[in-house]
Amino acid sequence: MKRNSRLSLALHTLGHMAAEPERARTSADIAAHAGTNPVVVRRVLGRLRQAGLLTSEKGHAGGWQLARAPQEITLADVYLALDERLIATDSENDAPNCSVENALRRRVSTVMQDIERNLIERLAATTIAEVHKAED
Amino acid sequence: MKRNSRLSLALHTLGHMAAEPERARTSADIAAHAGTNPVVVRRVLGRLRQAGLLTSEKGHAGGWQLARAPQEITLADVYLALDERLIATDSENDAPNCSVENALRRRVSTVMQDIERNLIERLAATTIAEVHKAED
DNA sequence: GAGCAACGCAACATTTAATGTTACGTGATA
DNA sequence: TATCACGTAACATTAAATGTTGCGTTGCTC
Repeated sequence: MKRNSRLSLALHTLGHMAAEPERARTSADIAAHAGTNPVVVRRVLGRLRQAGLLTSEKGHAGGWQLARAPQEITLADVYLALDERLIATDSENDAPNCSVENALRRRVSTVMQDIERNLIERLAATTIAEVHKAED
Repeated sequence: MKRNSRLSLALHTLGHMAAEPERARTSADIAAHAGTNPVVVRRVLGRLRQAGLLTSEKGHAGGWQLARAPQEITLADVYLALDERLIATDSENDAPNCSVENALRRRVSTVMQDIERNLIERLAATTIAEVHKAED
């Protein structure tokens, strides 16, 4: 599997689930489809469960299912659930004694926060129900 | 030095250069100030030289200097020179046979391209001449 | 309740990209 | 000509993500 693929894996899986919401899927099935490992799938989907997007059941007929209607899960929900950010929050040296460094951080982080907000707004405009449809 | 710090290193260095454009700085000086290694500095600044933002001179009084006035170098110039992008261009499997995957790529990459364009516009609004000033 | 299927999770291994380091060549200048 | 600084290649180190193994827990089915 390729790098930083948690978002890809999550969206891909939810996209398929949106097509057949009633069907429960095991992490082994999902892993086989995505070309990865069941434990990795549980790790990623576990975050979506914590965020209330998925449910998981143990036992014989267990597996993963959407926790609500696919029309009510947006790409932004998934993005936020995985807690990925465009930039690191940069909390190492809160007050570097270099004025250039300070000025740069202020300006750049302002821009990045705006951009991230913009990204989330854009992602919120698409639900996973729209993703499994072939038409654009 | 911390990770993915090429942009930080580049902006920081150019910010200082903007304050004293006439002064040439050696990679050793810059590395000491930034807490990293001279070779790393040359690697990063070498990209800025290729992009026409810096000049470097060998020999006794050699070192690095801005290739043009600091008012004419924007943060976007630096960002683009380093060839960093928000997302990988994802050119592995150009046509995956999974329709969900295809639909996702179309939508997500459209959004990301817009966001990236937006980011570059925002960065282009600030020059490195504005960064070394203490006032906001 | 025995057995099995599935998740939950911890511990460790592997991979990969970035960064750091060493070494040596080249050009410029005192 | 001795020295300083960049240019670059080769290799080492680090850190984050991903992959793997093992085992416990839960719930179903027989």
